[in-house]
Amino acid sequence: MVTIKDIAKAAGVSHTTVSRALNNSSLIKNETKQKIRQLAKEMNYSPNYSAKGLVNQKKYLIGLFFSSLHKGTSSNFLADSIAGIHSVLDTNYSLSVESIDVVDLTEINLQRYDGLIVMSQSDDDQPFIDYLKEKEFPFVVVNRHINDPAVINVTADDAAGVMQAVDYGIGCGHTKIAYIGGKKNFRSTKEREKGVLKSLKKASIPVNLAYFLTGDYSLESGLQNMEYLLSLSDLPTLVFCGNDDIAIGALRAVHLAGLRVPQNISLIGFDDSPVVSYLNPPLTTVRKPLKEMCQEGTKLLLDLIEGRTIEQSKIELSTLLILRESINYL
Amino acid sequence: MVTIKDIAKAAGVSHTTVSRALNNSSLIKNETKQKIRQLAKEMNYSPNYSAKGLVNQKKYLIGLFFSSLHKGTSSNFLADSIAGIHSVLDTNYSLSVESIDVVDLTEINLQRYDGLIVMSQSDDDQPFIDYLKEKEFPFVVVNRHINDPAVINVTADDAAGVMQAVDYGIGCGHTKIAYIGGKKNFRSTKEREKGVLKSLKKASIPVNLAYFLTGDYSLESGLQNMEYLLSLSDLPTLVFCGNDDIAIGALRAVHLAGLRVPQNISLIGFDDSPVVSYLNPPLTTVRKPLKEMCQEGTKLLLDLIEGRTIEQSKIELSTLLILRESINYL
DNA sequence: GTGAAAGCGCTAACAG
DNA sequence: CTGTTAGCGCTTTCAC
Repeated sequence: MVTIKDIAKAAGVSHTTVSRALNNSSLIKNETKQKIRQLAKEMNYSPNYSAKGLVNQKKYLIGLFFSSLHKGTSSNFLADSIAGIHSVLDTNYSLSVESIDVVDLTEINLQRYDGLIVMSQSDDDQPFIDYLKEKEFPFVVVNRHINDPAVINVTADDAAGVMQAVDYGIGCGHTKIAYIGGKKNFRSTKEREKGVLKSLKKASIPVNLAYFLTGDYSLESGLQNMEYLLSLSDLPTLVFCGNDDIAIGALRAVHLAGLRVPQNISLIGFDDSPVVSYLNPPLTTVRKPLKEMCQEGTKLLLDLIEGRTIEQSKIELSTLLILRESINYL
Repeated sequence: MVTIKDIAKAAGVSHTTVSRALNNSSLIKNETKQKIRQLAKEMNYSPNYSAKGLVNQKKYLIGLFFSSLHKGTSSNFLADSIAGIHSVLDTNYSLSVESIDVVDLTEINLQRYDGLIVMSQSDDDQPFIDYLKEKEFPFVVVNRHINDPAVINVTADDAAGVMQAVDYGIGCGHTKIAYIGGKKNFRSTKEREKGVLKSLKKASIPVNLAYFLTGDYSLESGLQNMEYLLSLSDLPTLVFCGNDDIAIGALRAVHLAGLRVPQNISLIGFDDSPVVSYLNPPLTTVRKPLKEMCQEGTKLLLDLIEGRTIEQSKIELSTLLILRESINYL
């Protein structure tokens, strides 16, 4: 492997000069810099990050920690997050992907990372977040709302997005509106439920608690909860699903019951995963700007790591209602 | 940060002894080891991987390089791969996820990794693979078949899986069989097409070239190609789709045409992504053991990195036909 | 502007 | 069995 010493020898300067030239130090003559840079390129030099890291106290590694990577997370969530982060991460950093569900927090090698992006989907992640905070480790939390003002947090306005969607449904004449939520302890479940409730209240529609169900964001839970709803004597006409997977499961249940969407029952999803525009019928859903959220989160983390001042520690991005064909006009 | 020197001081030994104890050297008395390990735990020691890496010439970082991460890859492909790799990766290593589509190969910092897992989906990745080989960099290629015997390669027997599926279709009485492939230059496209062809030949069914289409593994390409097939005067009765996304798009096209699966036309997918068992109808598909493939690949890479002898450089895992409800019995 | 020397935390001869 | 010493590749005082 070619090191700065090799370059130094070739250039007839000291390795210190090479280091400075490569790091664009103002101490070095421009001419010298050019020569050394040129040489480094020719010799195919690439820095040893272990050595750099050892002296700079840096790891050049960012960790992306995911709630329950191995279960319950819709997979394009992951892909979108990674794509978003990479799009703003400078080349000095690598991105390491891990799952949060670790039994013993002290097992986690924080040492390996300069900072963490926590993609949080559940209150279960709170101990992890508390741990990071206690250790004063640089991190940002993306997706889930964290009340603590000290925690840098990028979220989407789920409740507003849901409200907008349900408002639209109500505008189409729906009043018997059901909600199939995600996991009980996922913050997003409550957020989205709140959105439905607010919308109902605004339109002075009485809430029917039998219509408010809790699933676990899985396809199967959508199927089962919808089967339950369909077993009711008084059917809802519109079902807001906590995420697209639930909606897909619900759609399946409707078909199994010999009914049709939206003719017999209307459906709204959440996330806008790629597949739902190809469903039969294409699903009306709320798009969450996950990629953008990760980009903002990464920028903030980089600011934090590199000691820049953070002007704004809470960012909330807007969702977007995507109208397709799963809502009936009554 | 607590270092081995701190532990040494606390234990009243030299830092060398601490290093050896922590690395379980046989040179150290068991009693001493115990004491030092205990102390390290109490003091919350965790090694500095930059320092370790600097002296050991290791990076403690494995790279997962993906074909076109930002386009065209079904997203649970990524999630399954990461889960598979983590399940066998020992805790000393982090996993960094990157995309292969880099313009200039020399831009890639191979230096940062001990080895690479290349999740290859396209012949376009070949230059990258050639580059790694030329650099004698440790890597394994997962998913795509590489003829070079020197390249460690874990694949699935796509052609056999497809054959099994098409054989089943033929057994149900189908003879007018179409194929919608993936991207033209993706090896898997050819592999799967070969499977269809072989199956047809075995049953002495003449091939109708008008039925052999090429898409790009996207939902949209499934929709469009199926629309084309449906415009034919002589419709196929069974369509084998190169992956599940194509099948989902095709299913949409069938519905749009006012037809039904499987009553009017039968469909087979490939991948067994989570969503397809909740489609209407649930999709018959070929499951590719992606997670297992990644596990095997990771094990081999670790063997390579740690200098163990590789007894078998080519591993091919079997696919599994998942029968659901998208094939009609004629 | 540039170089010599020290040191980051760790491992590996070498000595005892 | 344990300690002393040197050195991995790099950055950073401190001199010149």
